[in-house]
Amino acid sequence: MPKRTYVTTPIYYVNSVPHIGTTLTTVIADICTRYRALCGDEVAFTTGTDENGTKVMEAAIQKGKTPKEHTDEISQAFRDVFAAMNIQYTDFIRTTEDRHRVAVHQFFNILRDAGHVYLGKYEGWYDVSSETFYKETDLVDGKSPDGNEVRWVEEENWFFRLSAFEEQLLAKIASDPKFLLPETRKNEVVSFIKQGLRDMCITRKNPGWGITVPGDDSRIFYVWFDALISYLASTGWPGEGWENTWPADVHWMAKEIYTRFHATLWPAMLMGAGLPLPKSIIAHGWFTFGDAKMSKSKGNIIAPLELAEEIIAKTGCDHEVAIDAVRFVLARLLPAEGDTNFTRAEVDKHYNADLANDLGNALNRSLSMAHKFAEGKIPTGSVEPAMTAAIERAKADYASAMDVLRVDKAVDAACELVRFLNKYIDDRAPWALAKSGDTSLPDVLLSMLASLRTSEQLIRPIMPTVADRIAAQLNLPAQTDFADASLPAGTELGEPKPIFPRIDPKKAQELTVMETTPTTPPPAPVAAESNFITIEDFAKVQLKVARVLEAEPIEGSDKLLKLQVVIGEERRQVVAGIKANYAPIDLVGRQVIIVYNLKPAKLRGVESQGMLLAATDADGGAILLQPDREAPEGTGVK
RNA sequence: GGCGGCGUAGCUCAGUUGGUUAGAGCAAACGGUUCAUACCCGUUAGGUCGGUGGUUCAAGUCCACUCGCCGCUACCA
Repeated sequence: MPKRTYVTTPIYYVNSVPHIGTTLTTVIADICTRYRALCGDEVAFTTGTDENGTKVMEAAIQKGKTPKEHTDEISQAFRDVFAAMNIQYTDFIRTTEDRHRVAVHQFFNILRDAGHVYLGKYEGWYDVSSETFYKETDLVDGKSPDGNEVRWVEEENWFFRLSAFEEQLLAKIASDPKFLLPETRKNEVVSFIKQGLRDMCITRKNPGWGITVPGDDSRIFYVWFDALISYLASTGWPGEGWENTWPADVHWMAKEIYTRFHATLWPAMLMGAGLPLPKSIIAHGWFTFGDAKMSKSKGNIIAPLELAEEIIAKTGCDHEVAIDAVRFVLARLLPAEGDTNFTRAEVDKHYNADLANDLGNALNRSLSMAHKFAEGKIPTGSVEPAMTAAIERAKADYASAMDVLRVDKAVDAACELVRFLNKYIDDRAPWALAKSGDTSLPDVLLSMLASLRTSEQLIRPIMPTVADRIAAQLNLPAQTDFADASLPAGTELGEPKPIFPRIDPKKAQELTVMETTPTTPPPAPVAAESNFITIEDFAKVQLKVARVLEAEPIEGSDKLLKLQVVIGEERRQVVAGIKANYAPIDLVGRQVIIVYNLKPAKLRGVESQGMLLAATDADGGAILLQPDREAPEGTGVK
């Protein structure tokens, strides 16, 4: 049995439901898999959910559920979205499954027997919520860089000798240009490794939810250590038959989990275990929204299924087509190198231009002409050389793009052929040929149909349903591989029927208004109920009106200003991170709202005795709150 | 601070190893066409290719410096 082509997405962490980013990664991986299947490969495509770790347990408790109930629920939400997006994974692995635990244990045992792990003492600051250790110097104001609480821990833990693999990793990266993609990420990894790798602490004290270390229930594995092994566990390793699937051909992911984990830790783990390395590890960038990064806290997350609903509302297309359109836009806008701005306007633009005007219309007008000028049958004749050349070029461009995992470029190549077809039609003007009785008419019509048949092939991995619709309108069987693109003469063609109705500008307008107004808040947080505070809780916060007397920058700080404020009779010093948005001179004399009873803290060595209230703009900048009219300093605020 | 990248037409971006008039898509204007989902096709952009200075017969394309932005990574206050 030939080895299967094996594609993976990361297993997704179950702390929230899937958004456009997870959908992007998964759709892209799905497209790659479908492409390889059409090339004739046996394929395996694994996605799944990462369900271990303290955070998961805490989230479950907060919801009043068991971790099992909680993870079942969220994991199902991922499967639902993936099903809706027509993702054809062949395996969905959950890190709470037995097969995964077995693989993790076996992997650890191999590393231990080979001497690649050792028991050592860990001292440091530990951020429970991200399960990460920090050095003293990493801390910001006594908290983790992300602003989470940390606590000092001294634990005996297992360490993986990551430091021992520097040279092997660099050698592998240097010798195999397709191993780490894209190039810019590879460079980052190389410089990361060259700075020196530290051994990685791969266990934690057992908080009650995770995979325990073999023979030692007091510790569980660090989530990343176990999560990576899921790629292997999915193949059946260490049982029978895993060699049919492993090594993976492509690990797809977003950039934030690339350098430290997939491009460094994971290959080193495999080297340590004596297992083959994946062929390609590739990261894409992020979608940004306007100028802001898409994030839950900004409430600007676009949910893929909502996007499909919006397309339906704007166009009246049916559900499957809308899903395919979303897949198409995701692929077309794939942030291959950097980040890509992802807006509804961008989505609409590509829907109308590429799908409705170009592809949809080309199919429609071609079929219509075949009915008018060739009795609705595939004519007998031969494809004209110009069209043959265009088809061959499109196929070649498409294949070479897919081979280096540039799905966006492959989409370009497919669009290019459609544009050529439209131009060709105008050039050859079949309606004129029909009028004059020109004998080349059948060849021209056949060329048009051949082009569409190729388009059907090329878009199939991206828009499987649409490809089927095209085949149906041509009244030909859907293509099952890239070799088959036959056009049997005499075949009765189907009736032309628009697949992509154009976006109705009026409807789009109405929906766009929604976009600018504060959009729907992010999907109800998992623990919505328990996020409420009581009026008594709120009363604990004392807010007061203050006036700025002096303001000056703090030396060596990009963000901080030191302010002297007066609150009634009292004068206080407050440090505020508003330097980017406010010049000291503009602040003097201004009234502000401060949190009066906040515990003083030192920022950059400067004592801050309160906090200014400010909103955050799209760029993360500060927008100070100010009383609507002057109020005596010291006035309470509620 | 170190490493890397980016800055090209209104917008999104292409531009091979330096070589005739710097390209595509979208938007806009004008024209054409009628098979088609008011679609499609063609023409139109006078862009000092961030800035300055070099190398060269020749630079968007190499070098230096510089401004702005970003990524990774480190670290100081």
